Amino acid sequence: MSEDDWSPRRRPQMADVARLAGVSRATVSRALSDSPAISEQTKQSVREIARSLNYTVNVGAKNLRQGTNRTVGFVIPYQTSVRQAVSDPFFLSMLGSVADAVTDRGFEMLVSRVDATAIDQVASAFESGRACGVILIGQWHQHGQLNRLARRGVPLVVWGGVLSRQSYATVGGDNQLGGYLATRHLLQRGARQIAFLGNADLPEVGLRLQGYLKAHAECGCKVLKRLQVNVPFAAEQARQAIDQYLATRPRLDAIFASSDLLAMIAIQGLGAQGILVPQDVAVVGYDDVPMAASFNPPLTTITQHVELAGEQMVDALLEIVAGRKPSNRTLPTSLIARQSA
Amino acid sequence: MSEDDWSPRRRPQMADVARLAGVSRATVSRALSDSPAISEQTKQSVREIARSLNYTVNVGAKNLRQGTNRTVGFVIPYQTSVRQAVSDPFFLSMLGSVADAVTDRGFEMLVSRVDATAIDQVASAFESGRACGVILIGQWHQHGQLNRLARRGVPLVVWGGVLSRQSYATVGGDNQLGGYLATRHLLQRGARQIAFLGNADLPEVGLRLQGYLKAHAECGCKVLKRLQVNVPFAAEQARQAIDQYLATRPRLDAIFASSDLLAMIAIQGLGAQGILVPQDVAVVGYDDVPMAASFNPPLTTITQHVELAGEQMVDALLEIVAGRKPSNRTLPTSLIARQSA
DNA sequence: GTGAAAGCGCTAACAG
DNA sequence: CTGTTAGCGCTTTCAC
Repeated sequence: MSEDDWSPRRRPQMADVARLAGVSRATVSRALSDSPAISEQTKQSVREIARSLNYTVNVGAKNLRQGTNRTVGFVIPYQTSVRQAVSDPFFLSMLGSVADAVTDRGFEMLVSRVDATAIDQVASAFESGRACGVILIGQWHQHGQLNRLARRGVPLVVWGGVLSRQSYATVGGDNQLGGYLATRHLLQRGARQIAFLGNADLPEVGLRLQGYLKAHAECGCKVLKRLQVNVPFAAEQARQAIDQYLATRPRLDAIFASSDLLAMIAIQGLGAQGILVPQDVAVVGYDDVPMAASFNPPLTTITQHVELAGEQMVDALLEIVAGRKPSNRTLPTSLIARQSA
Repeated sequence: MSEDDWSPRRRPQMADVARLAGVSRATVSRALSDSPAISEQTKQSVREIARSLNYTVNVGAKNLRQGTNRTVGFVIPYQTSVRQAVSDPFFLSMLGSVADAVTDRGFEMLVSRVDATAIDQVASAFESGRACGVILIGQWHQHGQLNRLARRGVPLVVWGGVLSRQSYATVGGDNQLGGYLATRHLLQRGARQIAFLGNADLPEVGLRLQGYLKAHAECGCKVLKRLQVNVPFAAEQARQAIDQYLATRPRLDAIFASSDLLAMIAIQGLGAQGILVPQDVAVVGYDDVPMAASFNPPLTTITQHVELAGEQMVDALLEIVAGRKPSNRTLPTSLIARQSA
């Protein structure tokens, strides 16, 4: 074969297989979908010819004909301002988990990036018929808009906290419990000045903060306003916000960060000031990202059961697609004690 | 609207818009694709009605009719043995980068997970007409198979090292240069016993090892076989292999890890033995993943220019799809000195 | 400027 | 058991 052979070889189609097999297209179709109405012999020969041509049924045409759609949309938010590659590792392990679950169920996954401010675009994968529904990671302050989409008939599953009056399905950990466990762990270790890092406007983070407050209340410990630090999720901005906060040399003996990414950034910032973790300041993260165990020191954190998450989200979505009512699912949440606290 | 309103509202189609607008489907089609043959007035009214119905052209049907396909396949490898969520953050930032590039060019991205041993499946997204071509991250020892796919007519772009006699396009950094820069940096700092961590059977890693050797040769330093450690890419296995190696308390004053993930695992392992980085052992990683800067200590590493990578891979793919010959592209490669070395 | 009609690649009645 | 036929939702000649 010549090295320059880049002829636009037409892809084979069912008619080609039919011709070579000496049968009709209908027979090929049936043979390839293993219909019981076809003789073993015919099936064999059709399959063989299909193989030899590297023929695979055109999924687009099939979907069109059947009116079905075995593709799940997965939306990655971005902020126009930051236009940077997705950086939160938790987010990306979710993507992997959903990809697995989708594959297991014989579906495909269409990934699209959507400007967080143009949230209507989330629906476009569905409305243009490319996906049978959409999975979204994180609520981005947009509860109202998401509700509107769902009401409009877009099958929608969101990873995040359960809010009241939702028309879409939510899958998520028990964020309040997670916040509570993390904080209690720190309190039990004797910490009394525990900083909370995160953006409490996000439903998930807000719930974690509630857990933080609850744990304090339970042990009768005072909560200090100055220790609640508003930190965005995105890596670069987070680093700025945290460095800025630490530069004020706040008095604290522990940190509860609302994501592992934030915890890691904080630990690094503390290290730069010569403050040791966990000796001087104990730190608990959230998510248990793959790298948490490899961090230095290994991160004490709250697990999110990523594997399970993908399955639950996909199942929730397929349920909606099948016409059932969106149902929320809560995943188990627990603390993993490593060395950072 | 009732809370239980989950009627399977039929998605609107062009005929609905046409009826409401009092025109034919052909006119709607032309109006929505902004054909010059349609009067402004008609366009306005058609667009308005489409909006009000949340109507979007069915992309599947459109593709079928036009014989086009604006979807790029992106393949995530996995090993049946490990069936774990993707964990290398570098890999995942590549996904984000490709997603961006694809979106910018008006394409979509279909993500699928494929068993690394069933590499033929890589082609399926293309052969079933769902994608116009496929992007693959990493060569997985499968050079021959990839070549066969490309020869078979599958537009294929692979992130990795350039090998001789390729029928597919490769995009990648200059791995040998990267290995050279990393090693030279360590040698210049006075290190003489530099361990190399990675699986040199992979083309990319092999090239980095060559750079490592070249740097040694250049300064007339001896290369010690015992310092070349075979470590797999996947997080869990890597951790085992590295811990096992460090348990032998090897004499070394520096480590060149062939990925940041490996570097982080190694630093953590060293820390567990009370060995300080960079004081006792200097460490250089590879990739410059988002977290490298937040690690403790911040990682000295080789950049991979992820943003650029996505664009180059997509462009290379679209070139092939357009019928041109696959062309390889090499990205700039440089060392980022932080604190780990 | 707009409509009628054909057909993209496939599947599912309906016949035989 | 297999073939014929119609049509999924759309675009595009070709007419008017």
